[in-house]
Amino acid sequence: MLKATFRALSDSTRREILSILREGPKTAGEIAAHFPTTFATISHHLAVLRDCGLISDEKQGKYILYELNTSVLEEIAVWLSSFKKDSKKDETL
Amino acid sequence: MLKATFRALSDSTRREILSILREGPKTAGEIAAHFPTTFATISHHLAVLRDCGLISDEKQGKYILYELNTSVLEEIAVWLSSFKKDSKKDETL
DNA sequence: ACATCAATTCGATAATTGTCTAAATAATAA
DNA sequence: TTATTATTTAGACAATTATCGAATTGATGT
Repeated sequence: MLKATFRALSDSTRREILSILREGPKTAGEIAAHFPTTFATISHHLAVLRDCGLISDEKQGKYILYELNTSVLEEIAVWLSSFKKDSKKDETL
Repeated sequence: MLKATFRALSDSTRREILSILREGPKTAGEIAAHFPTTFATISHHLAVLRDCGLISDEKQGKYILYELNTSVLEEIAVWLSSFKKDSKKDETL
């Protein structure tokens, strides 16, 4: 869903989370340690990112590992490409 | 600003407005005619798109012509490209 | 069983947003 | 001038959101 994805990406904390996850999977705690906000707030952001498929989570014992999922970013790229000068493709809302 | 741009793109009406403007510049009225909402609402959406640079407006007598500005979409594309598999840093290719 | 740690969920609050109607601005026409 | 047309702006409302502290779940270790 483009709506939810763009909405998710509009928050700088969430974009930074995605940036952190480019290095590889990380636990919620490792991610939260990068920010001055509370764990509860980061947990909320992770849920937003997960709900639109930008990240996936996997339980590993005591921890939850979050991993970047680039396929949703690919969808955004496809949408963007329809605005390229010579692209008279149909509208993908 | 990525924040404002993603925020603007998270609304389907605004994405549709951009899609309409791919055909070329249109007046606010022509744009509004595509939607069931009021002119005031579309005017608000146009202001949001203008404020983040996704469209530009030009007064033509009685009318205001709105035009798509793809350079901001390019910025999004650049941001996305930093998430490509082999792009560990921000390379603008 | 109990305590501890990792993470989420709950409840509340302040800020933002999309939409409306109604009023205002600005340009043209009669 | 007055009227009409195009568009924005103002004011209000309900819905959504980001954030917090506190309570809760779930896994591990003593």
